[in-house]
Amino acid sequence: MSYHFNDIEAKWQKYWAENQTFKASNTSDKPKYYVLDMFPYPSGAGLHVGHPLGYIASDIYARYKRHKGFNVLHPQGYDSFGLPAEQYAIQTGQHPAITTETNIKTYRRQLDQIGFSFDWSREVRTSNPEYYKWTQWIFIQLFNSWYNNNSNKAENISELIKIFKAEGNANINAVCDDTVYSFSAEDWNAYTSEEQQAILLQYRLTYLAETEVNWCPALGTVLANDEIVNGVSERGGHPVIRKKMTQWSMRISAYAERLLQGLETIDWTDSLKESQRNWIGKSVGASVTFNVMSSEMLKQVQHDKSERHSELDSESHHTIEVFTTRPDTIFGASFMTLAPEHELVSKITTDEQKSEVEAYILATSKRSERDRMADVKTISGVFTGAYAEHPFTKEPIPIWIGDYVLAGYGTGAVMSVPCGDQRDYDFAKHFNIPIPNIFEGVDISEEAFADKDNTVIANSDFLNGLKYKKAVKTAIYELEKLGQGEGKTNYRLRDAVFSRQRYWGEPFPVYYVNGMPQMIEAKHLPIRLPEVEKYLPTETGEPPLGRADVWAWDTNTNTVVSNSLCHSALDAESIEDNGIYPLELNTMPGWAGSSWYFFRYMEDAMRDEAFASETALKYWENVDLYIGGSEHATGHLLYSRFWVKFLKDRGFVGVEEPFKKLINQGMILGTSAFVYRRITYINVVNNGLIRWIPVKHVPIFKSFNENLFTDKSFKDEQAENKFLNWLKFELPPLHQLKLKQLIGDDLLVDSLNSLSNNEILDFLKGKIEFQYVKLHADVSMVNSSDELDTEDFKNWRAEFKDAEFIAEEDGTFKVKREVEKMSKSKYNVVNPDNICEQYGADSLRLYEMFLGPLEQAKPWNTAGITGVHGFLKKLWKLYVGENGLRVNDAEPTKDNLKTLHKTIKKVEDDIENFSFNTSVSTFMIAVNELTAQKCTSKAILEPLLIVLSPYAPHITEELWSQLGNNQSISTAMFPKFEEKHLVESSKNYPISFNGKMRFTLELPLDMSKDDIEAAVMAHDKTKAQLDGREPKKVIVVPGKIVNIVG
RNA sequence: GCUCAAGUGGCGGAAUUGGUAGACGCGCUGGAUUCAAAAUCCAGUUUCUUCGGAAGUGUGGGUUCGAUUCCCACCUUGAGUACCA
Repeated sequence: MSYHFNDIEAKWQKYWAENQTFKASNTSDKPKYYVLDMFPYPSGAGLHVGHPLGYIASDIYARYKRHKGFNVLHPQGYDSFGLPAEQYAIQTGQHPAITTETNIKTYRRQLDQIGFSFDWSREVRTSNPEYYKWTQWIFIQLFNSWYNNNSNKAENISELIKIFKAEGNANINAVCDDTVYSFSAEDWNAYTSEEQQAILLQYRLTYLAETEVNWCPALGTVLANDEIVNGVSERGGHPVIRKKMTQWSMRISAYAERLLQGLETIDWTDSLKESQRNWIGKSVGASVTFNVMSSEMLKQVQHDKSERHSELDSESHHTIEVFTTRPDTIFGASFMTLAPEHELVSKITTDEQKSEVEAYILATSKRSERDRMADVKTISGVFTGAYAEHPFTKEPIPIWIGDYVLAGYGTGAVMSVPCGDQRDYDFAKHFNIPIPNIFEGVDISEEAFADKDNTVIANSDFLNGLKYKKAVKTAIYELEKLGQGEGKTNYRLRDAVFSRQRYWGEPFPVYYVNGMPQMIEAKHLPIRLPEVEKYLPTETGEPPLGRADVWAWDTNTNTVVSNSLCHSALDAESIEDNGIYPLELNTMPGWAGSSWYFFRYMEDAMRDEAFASETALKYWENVDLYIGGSEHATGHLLYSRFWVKFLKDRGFVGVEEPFKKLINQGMILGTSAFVYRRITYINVVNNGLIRWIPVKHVPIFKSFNENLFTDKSFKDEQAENKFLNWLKFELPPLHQLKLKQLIGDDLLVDSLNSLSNNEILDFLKGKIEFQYVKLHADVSMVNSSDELDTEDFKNWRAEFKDAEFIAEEDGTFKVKREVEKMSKSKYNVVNPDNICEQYGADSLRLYEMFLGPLEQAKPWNTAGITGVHGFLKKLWKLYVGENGLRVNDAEPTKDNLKTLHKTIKKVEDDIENFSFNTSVSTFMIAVNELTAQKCTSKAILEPLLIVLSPYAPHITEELWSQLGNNQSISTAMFPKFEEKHLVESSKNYPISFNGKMRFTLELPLDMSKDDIEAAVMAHDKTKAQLDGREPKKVIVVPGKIVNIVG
């Protein structure tokens, strides 16, 4: 009876599904534990071996926790809204829902064959109306909320309206738009409904605003900052431009401080917390207001400094607000710089400087964001001709514009302190602006001095002699006295744009009356995606939903009705308002559905009275362990935290953070195979130009070895002769048409035209050069010794059908191996289906864990799987012999018990520490030892199965049942570790000389220090090592080591 | 540039409080079995060596009886981030 893994695995997967073995209960005496994977986007390509890595780890942990007596929730689902299905729909007309359904089927089959212990009864799909109904509901709650800075939480907007009615907004301390102005209760009550709605939008946690967005013309949509990589779209690499659009935004900035503080309370890796901190980007400093000086003031300064007054001409009075983290260096400010886009630039620029400034603004606006970022070294800027007044010295300081100041950060203006900031320093040097030194005893002749800790301020009036912290405090105090500044904290975190011009996403539950957004009542949700003919934006540039015919809201019947009935579509002037209004055409972004799905899983019966019932939310609280990729560090993981904090504020959930512990699994890399193709060139000088002309002919590939040229071209007489012969015999007679096909260079062909065949060959002699270029070969065509199956390769692509191969001397054709990201385009993906078929799911699971530490990136090499597969066979043989089960009731030996208990201890520790790779080694050692001990004792072999079952659930379940158990092994309790089986009576002491181990010596553990020393000193090998020398010192650590110095 | 992580045999990696470096597996070498192959089993496998030993965890220094582990400087690689005032 051998190990038939295919049968065993199919049998138990069926059993688990039929018996709902892993269905979690929402009522239990056991403590709860919630293990979650980041749910996948079901892409058409299916899974490769890199995808299940995190799922295997979480599954091991979930199964382990069940053995440890926890009520475990381990669900799975699909993030099924997304761009690829939409792109596919645009190309083929296929409805994205159909593509998505097909892909999910494939995913499910692939996941099932790996034997995960998911509770599929709780599956969620973000694109299901029953699910996105609640995404829409959360959106409505955000719309109906504002952020009260006094209570430091989100509150119902109705409270705000009450206050407005009673006392206006004078006492409101809210997170809101910068543009709000103050009004009294009387004002408020006199406003029209539209005016009131417009004001409220400035306070709501989701709001409509004209925002500059990242518009991707190729994708026809707006992208979030984290969807852009190096200035191009993350998907497809298309260029992105800045564009103003009216968009829904999320006031995530209200939560900046809490998102930052909350990091202290959760168990995430430092690097992940660090990226969130960077993303939030808190900086503490001051906001300072500078007065722009009028020409009269300037004249006054020049005439008589002492009699100068700060009487400001109200007509031309402008102020510039800047943010600085170094208010202590304010006396070092020798100029100011505005971003070219700053609104004040046009107002303050003098006539003399106007043309120069305008030219500069035009030039920078033409440069893309990407160019600006790439080109950091070039210093550019223009003087506006205007001056600002220094708040303390009252001296005029010139105002410049420069593109090193970004419009999008802070106020888009800086006070430039060249002695303390390298960018200001470089700018000042470049334009010959003075660089006053305000640091005591610091040389600034070469570069700026930015160190805070060792700073003592000088040449700064009342700040002289003060250290950094004190100076900052004093400067802020003095600024406040002048009314020209205050302490301020700035965050990099921007409000998140929430609209997408796409079809395949959640529709907004929003319609518009007189241009103002209205929420549809929750009881009428979900608002389902309408049918459209095409999935592209409309000709007029509206989102795809603009193509829907039935996409208007009837407030009389509370249903979606035909657009043609819409009040605005009819002759609105002459017809009375009929209560039918246009619906929102944008859809929600990908992160909407994924920001709360972990709560939906908590619901056991998928009730519809709430996004999850109160009892379910109370029971499961939040995710205890979350495993997924680090690519979500600043997107999904930040937005989820934001939504959870919001839901907490409004009393819908009881937790402040969604994910208590988070682990990022590392990427599994592919081992790409490269073949080297020989390119033939004709190297001619024509009209004084050196021309490299690639010749088109049969592809030639060369086996890879160490001596292969790869970087530059080379001459090879033999190969050249071969090529010329080929030219002579394969293609006679040479004439222009043939030459053109072959060479494709008109100039050269023309010059050869008048020559005979032999003359052409003579001409080409000595001008033929070669170069090797590498290209990917599919890894499935390569064996474990890096040999390419050349027949497969020829059949791979039509262009290689007649390819020639230059093999090694032994006839093999080798490829070069390189480790890269696993991807379809690199032809290095390994499909788990094949692995499961050939080695089984248990082997796959063990091998993925065995590869290395979970969080580390590591290359996949299928050849290595034989190791763990051999282990499973060996395990099988330990339990099952030729004539059936060999397990009996034999009394376990001391060695048996020692092996078992050392394994229990190690595996337990490993799982708790997520060190899954080392447990696999431990299992191998245990089986090797028990096999050597010829162990047949059930008392040992039965508990061993439980310890192994989280890793290899199928084989252990089978053997468990063969041992006569009729309950699933997943219900068994983890065996208890007993220290007594590991207690030793003696120790094999390493004997070191000057720290180097030279030999070992077996001594009883209860031996005293002195006796150990005596025993070691008396040993022959000690005498040999010392070679007659007298040791200076002997260190004896009982139970550990002996070290002899001298 | 900044932040973080990491550097150990031919390869993946182990060494969990500073205490026997290279566990476990792959690959490779030799052997057994076989008509042969696969599979399986046994032995060996860091380097050098005068076969006694000696050196050795990116480089250089330090702390220590003792350092892959702690400290300092540097080099390399990977990831993230970027004119953030």
